[in-house]
Amino acid sequence: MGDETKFDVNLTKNQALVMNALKNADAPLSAYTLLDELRAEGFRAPLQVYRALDKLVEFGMVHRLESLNAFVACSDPRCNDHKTTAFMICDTCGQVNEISDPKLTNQLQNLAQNSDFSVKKSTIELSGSCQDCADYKTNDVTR
Amino acid sequence: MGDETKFDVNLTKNQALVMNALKNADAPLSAYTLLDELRAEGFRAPLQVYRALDKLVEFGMVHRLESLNAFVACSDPRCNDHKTTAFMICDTCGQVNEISDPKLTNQLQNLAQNSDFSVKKSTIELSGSCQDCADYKTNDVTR
DNA sequence: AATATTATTGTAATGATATAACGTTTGAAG
DNA sequence: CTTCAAACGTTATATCATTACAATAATATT
Repeated sequence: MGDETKFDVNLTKNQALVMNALKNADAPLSAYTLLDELRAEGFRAPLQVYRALDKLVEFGMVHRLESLNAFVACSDPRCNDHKTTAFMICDTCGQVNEISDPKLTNQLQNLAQNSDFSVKKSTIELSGSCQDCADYKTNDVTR
Repeated sequence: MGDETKFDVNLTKNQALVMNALKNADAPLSAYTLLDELRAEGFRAPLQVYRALDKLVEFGMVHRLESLNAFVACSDPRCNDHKTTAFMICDTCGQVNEISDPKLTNQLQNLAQNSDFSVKKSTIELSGSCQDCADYKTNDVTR
């Protein structure tokens, strides 16, 4: 079984089902996509998904991407240590790269202080193209 | 009339109505709030608002705040010059402070390059408390 | 073990945000 | 004036999220 249960220990059945669906996905999933995927396991209503997601986000195991209205499993085991997380979202393939950078955190903190603003939560989402998708387009593959 | 018409020149009637509503607001407005406010001017359907908003965003005169599903008039006349715009959104009073910082732009650009990612659009939204609202809470006003 | 307490779940209904599809009107270019 | 593209009006529908309430399961207290 390996590390499969490492994070699941304190999760309820519904939370674990949602968490596994997100871990197995290779792009962010919407709540309703999760619902459809989990109907086979007995899910019947959106709220079952939203409640599980609320908890998983609270636990720091899942991130909500505001610009997509979708959710993605946290890829950084020490995510909670970081103040600011940036996401690079490829418009083409949907893959998300999660980055925590102390310099970025500091810079944002400075900007906020200069504006007499106290930050509680930050949303940093860059959309564009990953290298693979850029290469694919450049090569002009037509088949 | 002053500078009132400076931006309105090329706008259609609906675009101008939406633009003025946003300029007169002291916080971001949702599309449906705009619709309700503009019923007096003849608006009947969400699409009238969304179409105007699409154009205004395209023109760089309005920003969409992803974390609020709401829209705000651009406060920086040279907004289009800037690659990255950060928004500080006060949870309490709703006011938004728009900031463009070259250092932040550079930092994000560097992060992206290190990840072989090409940025097309950035979403940077900090939520928290502005100074006024923090002061108000600290003074513990109870009346 | 029995009871109280709290968290989680199931379900239905509804609210909030956004777009598709279609036909009509308007306004600028030839 | 005709042509063409952009903007508009309207209806319907898709998508995202929460409220409200009852039932159940898990945990703690006696």
